[in-house]
Amino acid sequence: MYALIDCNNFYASCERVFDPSLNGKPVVVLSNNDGCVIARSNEAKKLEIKMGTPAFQVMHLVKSSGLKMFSSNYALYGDMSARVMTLLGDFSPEVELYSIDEIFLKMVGFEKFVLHEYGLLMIQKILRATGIPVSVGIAPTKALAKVANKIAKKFSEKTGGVHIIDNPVLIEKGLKWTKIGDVWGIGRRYAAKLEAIGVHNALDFTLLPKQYVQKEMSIVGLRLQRDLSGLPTLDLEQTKAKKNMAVTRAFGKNYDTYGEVRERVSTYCAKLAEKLRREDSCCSQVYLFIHTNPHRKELPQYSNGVTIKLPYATNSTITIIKSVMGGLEKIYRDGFSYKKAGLVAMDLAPDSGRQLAIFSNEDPRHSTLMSMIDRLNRTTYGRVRFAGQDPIKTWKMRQEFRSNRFTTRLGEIILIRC
DNA sequence: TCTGGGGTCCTAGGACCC
DNA sequence: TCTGGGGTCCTAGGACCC
Repeated sequence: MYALIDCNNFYASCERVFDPSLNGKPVVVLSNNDGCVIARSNEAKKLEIKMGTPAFQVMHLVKSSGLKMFSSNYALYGDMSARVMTLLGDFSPEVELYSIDEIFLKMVGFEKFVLHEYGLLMIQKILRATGIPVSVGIAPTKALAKVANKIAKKFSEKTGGVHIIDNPVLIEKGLKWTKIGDVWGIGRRYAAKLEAIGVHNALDFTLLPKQYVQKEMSIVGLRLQRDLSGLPTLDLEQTKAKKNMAVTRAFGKNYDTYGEVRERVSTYCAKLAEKLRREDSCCSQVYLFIHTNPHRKELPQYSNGVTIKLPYATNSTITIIKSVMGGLEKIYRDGFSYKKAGLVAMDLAPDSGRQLAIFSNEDPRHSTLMSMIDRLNRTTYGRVRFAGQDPIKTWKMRQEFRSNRFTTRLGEIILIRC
């Protein structure tokens, strides 16, 4: 059996832990730059606020419906996630951290356990230790555990937050209940395609001929189909080394000049290099893209990208900025209002096992310099910058509604007044 | 005015090798 | 006149996830 434990409305729940007055009120958390809604409490869902709604479109609900709005606070969410996952890891020897708010547990050798009670115990323990509410789905396969988890959450009054699918009758019931678009692994495109041929729920999908699924959805669809039918196919996955690492951001405003875009891209380079160093990694290629705002249909649109080969595998900000600037010159066009740029580091390799080139290699002084810069920036970010970065602006995100970083900054710890 | 960020996997087709 | 067979690697594009 597999268990999937998922934190309910995770980001919104994190905000509530440190401000219980938010309980019972509609809460939303916004994306970077306070752009759009990326998390909602149940009350916010009831207000029909959809995932991805632009923040300015829900602003009026603050007054009219008591909506509470938060900028995203990843320092808080990341730390809370680590606490929850560590505790849940104690419930099984084999786990897979699936996302910031979900974890799979493999339940082998638990035959003597009453799984429903075991699930309730998880919920109690996590709630008491962290204040985060979670739901538990248990089933013979991962895809079915996902289904079970949705049911546990949807009917929480009845299930107490735990649902177990452990026989063919419950499998069929669960599959029938799951709309095709809600199936794990079926996105918008496939959902539309499947609806068009009369496949409306997960059960319909399991009954499709294998050849059809293989042809239209490749081996991925086939595996999913088996797993949903109750034949264990998808197993826990090992955490593997990352293949890509990205820094992509929309700008706070539109930029019309090369100088402004160049400044942003330099700053993103510095961010990316720093991220590489933090993970003891380096890269030998970087993909750079820039584009205008696709939502502003009345403005001329432009979008382009370029892959830049670095002279050698590196994580030096100096080398990366120098190479990426060459790429930017190639794709930048005058006459457009730019809204977003991004960098993706590719061909990642561990810093220690770096492949040396024959003719040219990194100036050995870079690595010493970089670790010193990182040290200086650790306490006050932006203390040391590169010449291409704006000395004042550097890295300022719009974050009007951010809560305190209660668990990771001593200066922002919660205050209790008597 | 204002619309996110960071990832993964699979497949087909082209270039190239012997 | 007649032009093979088997393989690898890389990339772009399409799908998906949270």
